[in-house]
Amino acid sequence: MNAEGHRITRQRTLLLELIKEAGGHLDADELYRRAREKQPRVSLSTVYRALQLFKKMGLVEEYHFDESHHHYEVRSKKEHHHLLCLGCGKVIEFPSPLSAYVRKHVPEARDFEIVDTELRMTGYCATCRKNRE
Amino acid sequence: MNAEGHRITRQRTLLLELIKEAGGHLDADELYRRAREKQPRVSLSTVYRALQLFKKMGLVEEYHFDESHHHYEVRSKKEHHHLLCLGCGKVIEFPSPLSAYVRKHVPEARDFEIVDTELRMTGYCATCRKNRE
DNA sequence: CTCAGTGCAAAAGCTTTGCATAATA
DNA sequence: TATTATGCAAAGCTTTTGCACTGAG
Repeated sequence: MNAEGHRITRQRTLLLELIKEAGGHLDADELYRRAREKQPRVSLSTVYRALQLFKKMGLVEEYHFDESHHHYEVRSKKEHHHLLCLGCGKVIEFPSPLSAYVRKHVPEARDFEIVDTELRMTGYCATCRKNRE
Repeated sequence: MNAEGHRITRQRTLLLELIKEAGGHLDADELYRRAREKQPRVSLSTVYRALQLFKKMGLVEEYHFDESHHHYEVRSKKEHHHLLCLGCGKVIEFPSPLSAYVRKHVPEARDFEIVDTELRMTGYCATCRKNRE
């Protein structure tokens, strides 16, 4: 038993493993595709339900990078943010104590109890910049 | 003629006016509702098509605050970011030269040509914090 | 044995698209 | 008048839900 009566199932074990192994950023559909390579009968609903559960349990974090998909990654202890390349879609993570910086420098944030901080920068990575020239 | 053969229509004029007047953040549906108060026959498609056009023309900016809707606001000249209250849904904007800060302090960002920077912090505003006690 | 989890199919949101009609330039 | 834009309805995508069956504890 995981906690509040949550059961450990073949599907959940596999999904969490795949998310961890991917390291980077997965959307539900990609996770579904990878899961079916190992367990051909898993359903998309199970993937979505598992992701919601993991999110609620604090095991993964959800991001809204582009307009249509959510992306998920294993929750890490240290604060980090994202660079998103418009050319190749690559996501680069970088650590930065931004929430502390904002808390210190932004008066509007003083009265706020901050739960989550997410910085996303979009642009072109070195490789894509070269290719565009 | 607006630019590349884009026509100025009653609908587009109204929509842009409403977005500017709202000042804050609108989603397509809210904009649609407001537009219909003035022009009862506008359609949702027109709203979506106009928003895409405005975005392409650089008149408005699109944000992905929550999981399901996009939000739009007039593009402003100065860099600003958002605090999003989980209690009441209020969006607070604040100016901050974060992209400069990141460019200076984050080595991963050095090789990146940054097009856009968006910081979103979620939490609870002063009012909601009081109400929760 | 019991209740939570799964698979399947159907539904639900938000957004986009096809097409004939209306309106701008 | 020549196109672009609109309205309507239908389709598209991602995500959610209902339900009977399966399986973990």
